[in-house]
Amino acid sequence: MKRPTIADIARRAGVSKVAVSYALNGRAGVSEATRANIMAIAAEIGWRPNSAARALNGARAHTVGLALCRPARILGMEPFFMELISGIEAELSVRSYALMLQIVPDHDQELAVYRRWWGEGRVDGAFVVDLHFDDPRVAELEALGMPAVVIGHPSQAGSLVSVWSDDSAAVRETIEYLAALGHRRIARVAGLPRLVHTALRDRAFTEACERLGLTGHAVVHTDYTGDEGARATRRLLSSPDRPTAIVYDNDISAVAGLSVAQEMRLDVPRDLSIVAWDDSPLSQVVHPPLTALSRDIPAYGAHAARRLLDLVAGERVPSFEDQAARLTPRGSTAPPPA
Amino acid sequence: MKRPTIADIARRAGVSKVAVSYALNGRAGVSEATRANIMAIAAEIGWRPNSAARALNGARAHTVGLALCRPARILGMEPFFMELISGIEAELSVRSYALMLQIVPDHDQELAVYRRWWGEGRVDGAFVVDLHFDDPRVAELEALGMPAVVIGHPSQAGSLVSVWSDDSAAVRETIEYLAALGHRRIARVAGLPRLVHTALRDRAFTEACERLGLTGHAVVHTDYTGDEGARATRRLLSSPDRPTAIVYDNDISAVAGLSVAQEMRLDVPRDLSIVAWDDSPLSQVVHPPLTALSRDIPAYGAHAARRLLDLVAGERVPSFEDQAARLTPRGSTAPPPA
DNA sequence: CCACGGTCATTAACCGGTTAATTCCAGCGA
DNA sequence: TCGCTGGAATTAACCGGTTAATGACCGTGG
Repeated sequence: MKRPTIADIARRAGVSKVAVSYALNGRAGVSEATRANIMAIAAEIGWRPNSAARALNGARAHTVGLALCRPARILGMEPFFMELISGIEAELSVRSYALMLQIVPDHDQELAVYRRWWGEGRVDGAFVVDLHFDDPRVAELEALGMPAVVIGHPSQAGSLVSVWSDDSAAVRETIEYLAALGHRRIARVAGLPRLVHTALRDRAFTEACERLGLTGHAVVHTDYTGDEGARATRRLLSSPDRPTAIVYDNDISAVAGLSVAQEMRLDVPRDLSIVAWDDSPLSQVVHPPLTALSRDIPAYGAHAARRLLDLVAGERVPSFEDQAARLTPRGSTAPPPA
Repeated sequence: MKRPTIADIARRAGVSKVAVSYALNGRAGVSEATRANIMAIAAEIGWRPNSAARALNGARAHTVGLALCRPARILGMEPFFMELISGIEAELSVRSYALMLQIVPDHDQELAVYRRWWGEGRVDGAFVVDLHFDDPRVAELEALGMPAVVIGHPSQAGSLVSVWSDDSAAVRETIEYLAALGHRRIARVAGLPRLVHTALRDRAFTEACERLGLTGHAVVHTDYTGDEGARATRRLLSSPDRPTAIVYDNDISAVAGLSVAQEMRLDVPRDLSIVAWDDSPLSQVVHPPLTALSRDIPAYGAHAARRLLDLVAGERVPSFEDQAARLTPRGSTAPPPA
């Protein structure tokens, strides 16, 4: 009941282990007749290469890692990561690479996991997500020498390769659209302030508002949950000069905001316009369907995976800028009330 | 820049490789002084055991696998899997196990992945989800001899260990609650009909309705997407004797159904009651918040992980019945219109 | 003083592959 | 007939650890 090894094949074929190794790897050094015979026996007894034995000879582990540092409850709600992972998978699977996944409580643990994976030879490289400012992970990973691809803005990625998209452009497009509709007071319900992409969006938002001469723009930070999105919305809508449009950093808080508006007897989009970041089935399913900033997240993940595999293969890989999110107008945006 | 090995440590400590191995594994055969010295050197040069070399000696891979066979777009919307995975992770991480994840297009590929992982010694065991009737995976996995835990009903799990919860009880509780409110015409918008749990819920639904003498119960199957959930709802609500309550198999279709009802100028819960399966932030965020069948999905995953690790450790493991989903009434259910 | 038992450490062999170096032998031309 | 070439196969060594078997050294009790 033991797994068959090349020694078993060698015995049955009446040749040496080495001949079997050459034959199975398509290398020169065996006659075609012997090769065919060996292949037939291998197939018959269901031989598989032992990946541990191969890895011992310096071969790649054929696995890359992803450590996610977010509470489980938030991960469950965010379609983003699941879509990202499925995109990564799609690219990995064509090259027969596997994905090692671990959810960690904090960045120290995350680094420990990367160090362990790399030190033990379990992965050939890894992804880094949710970059924040002065992120200690960047320097540590550079020191480790492990191939790594940052999924996020290159400005904080140090010498690591990054795959990113221009959020600022998407923010500008959104604000210009809302301004063109006639909105003057626009608010932004943002995500975690320490994340780089949140700060970049914040700045782009403020700059766009000021450039267009919009008064009273406000930014409220949340932790991406529906609860905090709802609270932020309630606060914004309770102020005397409440905004006529709110831009949310993810879909769950946008939906929560929509709910709050309706609970406060405001009609969307007549009294309040709503824009969600990251389109998802959820945005389209509520009533009215949400105007959203949509992007192809699985493709984003696939791009990152491709870069990482190239990096593992020893190629020089430049950072890659993916398409910016595109504004997809739906029923939740309209001119402000007169 | 190479990784340090025990040979390096042995050289620096002036002892043999074996002494180092014994020392680092806390085994007898070395003096405390030598052991301390070896440990210090190991820590200093940052030694990590090469997992491939250990695996070669019959040690465990310290990794378990999960192959998911669902389209990426559906996975992205379903909080279920992400929560399940985070629960699995929580249990794995305390025993320093990693999770190997792969998304596959069909069950043949899924089996191929399991066979490869097992044959190559990459995993010590695996989870099986989304069981369907006469599932070929069960027999194949039994034949493989790989430790496996089915996350789903034991009736179709063959000799494999299963972790499951009694969906029938939850269905009965729901129908009895709706009947007590006065509903006579209840419909069910179900998931994929070939999945075991869908069929079990279908049967429990039909039986409960008949036992309570409810007329005109209907079941419509969908693929869990919001689109199909909306279409099914539209169809149900357009029929002459339309239902006064609809029970959905997941939250995304329930939200879609809610949207359709509102678009058809029906008030929820006055004109129509809605119940969602699997509570999520989404259910609570819409307006009105949805009455839902909630369960602790991360705990469910953790239970499965614990069983799998016990199985890997060679213990005899019985199947485990987790808590059934509990009905959590919210604003989307009320007595039917008079 | 010798046999015995217990530490502490060593050598040898192994896990399942890969790779370099070597041997064997047939075929060929000079 | 000799020497050379090249294909086909072999042996030996190695990757980084583990385990079994063996040996050296110490103190102790008869």
